[in-house]
Amino acid sequence: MKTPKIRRDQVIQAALDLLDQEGLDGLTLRKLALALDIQAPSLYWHFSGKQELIDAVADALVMNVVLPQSPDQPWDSRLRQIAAELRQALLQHRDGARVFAGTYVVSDNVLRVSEAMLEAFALAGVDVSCASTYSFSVLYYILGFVMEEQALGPHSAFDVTSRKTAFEELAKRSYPRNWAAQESIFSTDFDARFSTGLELIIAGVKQQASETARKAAPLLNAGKGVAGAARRRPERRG
Amino acid sequence: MKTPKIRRDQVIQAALDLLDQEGLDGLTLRKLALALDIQAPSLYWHFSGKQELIDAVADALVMNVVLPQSPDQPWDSRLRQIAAELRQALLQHRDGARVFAGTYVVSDNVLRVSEAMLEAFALAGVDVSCASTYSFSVLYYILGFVMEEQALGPHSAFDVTSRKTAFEELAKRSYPRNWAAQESIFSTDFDARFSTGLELIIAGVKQQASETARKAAPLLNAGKGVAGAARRRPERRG
DNA sequence: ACCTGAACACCGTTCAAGT
DNA sequence: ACCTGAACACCGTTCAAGT
Repeated sequence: MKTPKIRRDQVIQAALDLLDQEGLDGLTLRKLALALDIQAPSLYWHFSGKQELIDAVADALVMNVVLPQSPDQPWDSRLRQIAAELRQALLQHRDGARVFAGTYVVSDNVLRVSEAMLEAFALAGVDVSCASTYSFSVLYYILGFVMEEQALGPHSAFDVTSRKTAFEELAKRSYPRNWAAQESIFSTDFDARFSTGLELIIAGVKQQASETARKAAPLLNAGKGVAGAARRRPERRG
Repeated sequence: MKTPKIRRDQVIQAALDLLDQEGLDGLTLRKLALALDIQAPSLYWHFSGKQELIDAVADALVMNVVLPQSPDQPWDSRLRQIAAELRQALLQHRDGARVFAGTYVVSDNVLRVSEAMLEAFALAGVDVSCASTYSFSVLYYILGFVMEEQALGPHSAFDVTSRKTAFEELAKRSYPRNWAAQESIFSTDFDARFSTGLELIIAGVKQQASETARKAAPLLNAGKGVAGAARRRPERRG
């Protein structure tokens, strides 16, 4: 045929629409084909299978993240912005985090986000090896957080109320600290919670970076009574 | 009938076996029934549906985690142990992390782990509100990490090699920091990587806790020239 | 109380065939 | 080059019926 009925990007857009309407479990090749006014097997011309389609959708989710490369902000400010953008991008579509978490896409969009994170960590003074691990940590945090945020959201797959009562019964009886933390655990102020967890990571980077720097230049500080060294307990590992 | 053919825990055990053999995608009610020598609909007598079955499997995964309550170890040592136990438990069965991440079970086994984490953070001096957020952060990290560890493991669902070459092409051309970090990104020394990320969180807790303590007792430190305060840049938020 | 048989309403995927 | 029609081999779930 001279004029193809659909193009690849049209399929992806339709998939995003369908995702918003039906959720990930409702994102079906048959329904997708129906929305595009074609037959299900036709999709195999554009994608090798459902997984490749999902991968493309996941890639599309982070299409607009970190587009204008951060200016000369400090590294922690950069990281906060990247994290916020990534979270917002995942929140933009129903089950966004679940979609992204299930894929390990290697694409421009994904690597651009990764690159921005690595850059931020480099500015913080952490070496490449740690930086990559830290990037994954941040990514895991965001994905886990938004997955829960969306699981408890308007399209929740399970009965939140019944789960809460189950928690109350168990916690009240046997788990005092869970009981005491109940309010924070079921807090729906996701912005605040997201920030708290992210600041934890940022604080960790700050300390790890300063420790690394101290070890890298021992002659500068040796015997000078470095600030904070006195009240630091001896480390015990393993 | 007087003698039931199967009990609930036998179903769960069979499900774990099937999970190891076939993975999460192969964990099917029909196959499970076949392994138990019953018909698929019979499972609905013991479970309300597949999700409840998966929830029970997820619960079983962490059955033996944090059983002997930690002795008088310092909080960071406790956290390291909990994290290591949790990771090992998830690694014990194929797709363990994926199974657990998909569920939000409220059970004794899950709350016991949560309780141990909250306890560790309390010992570190963080308040309950932060402690719950931190617990989730740690959990997200572990789940994300092990999911990737298992995704790249012996039963990998995708072709790792082809993904690596795709990464190389992209990174070499346009993403220098990813290119430089390639070795660490594809490192299979998961023990070391897991530790690095966990220490990041622990370092964060240490700093956040010390900052909170400082703010909680400002009269003690006011005007005394607190160590490190001089070279700390003014904070800028939001 | 516990299990079966048959059926329903779906899936993803393959493949020869159309245009 | 792009799409269809028909079919295959599965799914989770329901439900009346058996014992």
